[in-house]
Amino acid sequence: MAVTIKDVAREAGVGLATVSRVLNNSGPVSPETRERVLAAARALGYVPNLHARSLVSRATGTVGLIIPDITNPFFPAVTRGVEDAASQAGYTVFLCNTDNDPAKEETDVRKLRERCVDGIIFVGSQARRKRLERLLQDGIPVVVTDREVPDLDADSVLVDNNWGARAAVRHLIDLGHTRIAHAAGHRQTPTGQDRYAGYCAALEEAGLPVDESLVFWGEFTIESGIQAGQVLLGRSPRPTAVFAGNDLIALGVIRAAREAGLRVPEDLSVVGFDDIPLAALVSPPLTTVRQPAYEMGRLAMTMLLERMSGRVTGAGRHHVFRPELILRGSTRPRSGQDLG
Amino acid sequence: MAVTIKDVAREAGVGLATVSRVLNNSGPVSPETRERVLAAARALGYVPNLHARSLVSRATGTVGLIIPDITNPFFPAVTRGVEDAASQAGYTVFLCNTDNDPAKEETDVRKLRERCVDGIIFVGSQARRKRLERLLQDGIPVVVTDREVPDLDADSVLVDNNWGARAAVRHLIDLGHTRIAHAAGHRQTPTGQDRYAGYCAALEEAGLPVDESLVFWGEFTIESGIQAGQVLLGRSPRPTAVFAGNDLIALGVIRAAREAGLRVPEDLSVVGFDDIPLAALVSPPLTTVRQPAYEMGRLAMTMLLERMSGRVTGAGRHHVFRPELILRGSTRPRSGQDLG
DNA sequence: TTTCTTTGTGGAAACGCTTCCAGTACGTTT
DNA sequence: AAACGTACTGGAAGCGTTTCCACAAAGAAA
Repeated sequence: MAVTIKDVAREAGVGLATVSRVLNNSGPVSPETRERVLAAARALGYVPNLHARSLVSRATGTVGLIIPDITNPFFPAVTRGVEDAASQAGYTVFLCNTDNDPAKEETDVRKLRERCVDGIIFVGSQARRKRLERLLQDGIPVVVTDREVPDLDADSVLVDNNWGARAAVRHLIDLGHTRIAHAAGHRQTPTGQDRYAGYCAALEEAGLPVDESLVFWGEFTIESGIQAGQVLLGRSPRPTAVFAGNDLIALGVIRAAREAGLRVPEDLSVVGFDDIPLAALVSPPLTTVRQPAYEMGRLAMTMLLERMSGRVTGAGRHHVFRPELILRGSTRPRSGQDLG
Repeated sequence: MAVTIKDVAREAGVGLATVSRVLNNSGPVSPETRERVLAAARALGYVPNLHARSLVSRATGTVGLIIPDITNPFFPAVTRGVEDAASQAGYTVFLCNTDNDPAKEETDVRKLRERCVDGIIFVGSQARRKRLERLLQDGIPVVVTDREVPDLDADSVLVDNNWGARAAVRHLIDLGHTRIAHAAGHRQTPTGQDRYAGYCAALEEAGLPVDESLVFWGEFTIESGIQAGQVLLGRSPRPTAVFAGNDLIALGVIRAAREAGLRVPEDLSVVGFDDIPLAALVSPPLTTVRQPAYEMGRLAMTMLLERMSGRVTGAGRHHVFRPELILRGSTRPRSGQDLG
């Protein structure tokens, strides 16, 4: 069937070991033998079988990327960052979508193990600590990205969500808003929790009360944002600003506001989180907190490469990116008529 | 290091073959032996090594997905469709981004071969016919998706770009527009070419001339759309409508129009292509031609599964989706003042 | 009782590769 | 002249599986 090293050896009239030496530049080979082997390999269209190789070398040139959903506009950039760094180093990446489903996370990790990945980049919702710990124990490095996994001694690439949320809410406060709602994301995720905590912190720092009726927990989706908008804008007195758990939620809130006859930003200021590519393109362009998605992916893969190469050992290293508040058109100072 | 079948055999006090039989449900095993083996496997945390297995079974449960760029909002949905179908069937997918670079396409195909994928879904720019033909010859099925590869006898999942473009332009003509520009995509891609052809066909059917000065060839990106807008809106007499090669280009054109002081759709109607998730969310919401991205990915993977299972053999099967014109707010009838 | 199935089991070969080990044929040193 | 590297080469073991084959035990048929 497929062309093997044996075929090449026969074609070139040499032994198996010699072919291997030529192909891997290991050990000495005379120039003319080398040329003969190379010619034979070319003529036969030989492609090495990495599975066979990995069986002896214990490395597959393969990593796994586990994310909730590639369809969420935050993740393509992360994925691209991972893939670029991986590809450059000769690695290939398995993509897994979990939809934040712990069971799917479980089976994905297992599938990746069976396929002998050299490492895993994990963006998970719930804490799958047990499974990941097993990986680490077995010498398969893991880099946790975007979402913390508590009590796991793995490398991590995170964003200071608390800081970002605080900056966003502080911005709204600076604009004169006092009734600021929070259209939060998933309650079970560290991401959702940290942003909520930052929201509370900013309010408290400004001496404003935290009104739980102005907090809506949902998902990180547009649909959830619409729902949040409907609920939150129904509160009385109506909030004049909303801090959304991410950009999709913000877009949903804006849509709900429109349907309720409210203008953004005239009647309602909205801040998002992520700075997805199209945040700048919607109307009004979204004021938001930028996460360096591409860089996060790239760094995560870089850290993973360092672990896999064995250059880095020991306790988990943690990199925390500082997000950046991007001012655009969806926020403005509170107008007088909103009072009361 | 890792737990192998041999460890399980020793732990359970049976032979290797018996363990294999239990794990694969092949051949007869007594109930109590089976239980003993299962218990041993569980106790040791045994995970099978698919590489070793594939060496003898010649199947890896692995496929490759080659796309231009996951960061282009059309592809996440395709990818998700592929992944869902794959994952459901127990497969895992390698993701490769090529940036439409033939050299990268080449090395990606090679990498996937080395990793012994059971099949490949290919979305490529240029025709990499040779390489793909080799794959097919060697019994590795390929499904070409979204973009045709001429003269290749592989399964394909396509969209009738010509029809979609014609529908879009016909819509503009029905609205009374006569000077209709085309902000085209990549000239080397079948996609770009087919949409251009559809644009021409619609004009000709309506008895309108095709004015090459109203056609701008670029890339499928926002930046290219901005550039196209700047050029096309500088023509005199100014076009009153633009058919864009895809949604990103359309967004770029709209942005350029705004910067030139034009309102959309009052002064300029714009139609896109793809119906990316946020097309409905920008302002004005984009009139566009919808491609069923998710379904395309899913179908491509389904067809690939059929080939890999050997259930389907013979000549390439081709599925062509009929796109759908989605009317939204970026188009409207030509107003009087635009005349002349 | 003997022979034949059937059921359960283990050994060993094979998958494609790397790597260790043992060679051969040289030219260099003593 | 003998002894010793040194450059090159091939055989064979082993990586973790599956699968073919042989074999033992036991019940069914002769």
